[in-house]
Amino acid sequence: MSGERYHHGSLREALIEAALKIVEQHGIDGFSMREASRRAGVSSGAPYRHFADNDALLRATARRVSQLLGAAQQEAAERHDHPGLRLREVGIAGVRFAVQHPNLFRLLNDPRWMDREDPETRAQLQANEEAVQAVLEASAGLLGSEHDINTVLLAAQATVYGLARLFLDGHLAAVEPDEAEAVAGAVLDVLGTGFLERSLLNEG
Amino acid sequence: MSGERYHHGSLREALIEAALKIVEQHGIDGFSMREASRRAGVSSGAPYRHFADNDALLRATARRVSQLLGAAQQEAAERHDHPGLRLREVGIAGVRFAVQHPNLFRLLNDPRWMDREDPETRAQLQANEEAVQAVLEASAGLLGSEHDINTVLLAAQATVYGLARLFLDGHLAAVEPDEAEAVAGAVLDVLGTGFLERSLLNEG
DNA sequence: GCGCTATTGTAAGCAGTGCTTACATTCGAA
DNA sequence: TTCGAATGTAAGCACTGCTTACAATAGCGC
Repeated sequence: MSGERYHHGSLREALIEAALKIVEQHGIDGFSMREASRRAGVSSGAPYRHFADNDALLRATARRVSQLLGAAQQEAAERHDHPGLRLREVGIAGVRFAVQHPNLFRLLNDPRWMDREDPETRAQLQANEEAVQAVLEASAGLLGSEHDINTVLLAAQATVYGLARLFLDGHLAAVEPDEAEAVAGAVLDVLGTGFLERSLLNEG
Repeated sequence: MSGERYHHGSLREALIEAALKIVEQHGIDGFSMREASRRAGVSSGAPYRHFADNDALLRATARRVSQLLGAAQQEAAERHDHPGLRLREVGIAGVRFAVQHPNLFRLLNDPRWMDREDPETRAQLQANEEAVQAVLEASAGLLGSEHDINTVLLAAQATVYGLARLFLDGHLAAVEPDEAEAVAGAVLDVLGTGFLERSLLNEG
């Protein structure tokens, strides 16, 4: 390869790739524009032709991560036909991604870099949401009627997301990473049936 | 006041106070040792007599935040006698703290600065855990028997923590901050009774 | 009160960072 | 082929964390 040519050819893409690797390996704070430049074999001023600033590159990188997670969850959903199992599997896939790529997961879920105002990002998020909504409607027959459906969805989202973050934030030192998926399943089952004594529920 | 004297007198404490304010106002990334020095009215090298490095000061600050949250949750628990309501109130207090002090909450829950190896920190965390465990045992009569009690506790923890982080990470743009507590209550109620249709539960 | 020492502060300096500006090179369309 | 737009370089400013050499002070034994 003629690494000596003046124009890189696809610097923008190379920078995103570099950022992805730097963040995955050394965390978000380990990232620097100069290091990304170095890995792309380019001067420290060059990236600013493609990204307004440091944060712009990280935002583009976060969007890339969003695509990766979306694909993983899509694949997980397609492993089952039963709507209930689909929801469960999508949740578990989220936890799995978080445990396998903690730093990318952090990047993805930090509002600092996941710019929800950006139209492209919004479109992708909305597509994800609609997919979940569709599965939820398909499983309407399974749902109890005592709670608002949006509250139920939020509870499920909070539980999965909370479990993922509990792992990443070191709150679950006792649980091994490879147990994460099994734990996620068990926790989601609690959410399904509730934790209160059944006989108490039909009174008052 | 004689702000001109050579020795500050309580620089260590002043630095933690300064860090607390800086982080609360400008986020963790907005913090710098030099800025903390400036606020304490001291040269940029002085802090290193009290803290080995940047991270050491942030760790001390995180420990301070942990005390604040612990006190808030203690107070919340004491507002009720009924064990079930106590647990619910402690969870809601956590969400409230997260919404009111997002940056402090982030500091507190970032493993980078919340050093769980530190003996003092461990002691405090263990005390918290034991308090929760006691309340949980007091409410044993309320709990159903189909799930392991630790899994139930984890589910509750994940749900509350997940909800807090969903707020902080901008996933719940539709929900106003002052609705947070009500939402937290509703979500916890879902966890209590489960979201599945009741008639499905007693079959196979 | 006196003098000595450990403590706690200052000042200066190095390397790394984000970002800007002025300039150089190359690409591609007219 | 020419010439402007796109894309790169180099140098420099202000900021950061942290270290080192030095200065001032507080508090101790006497």
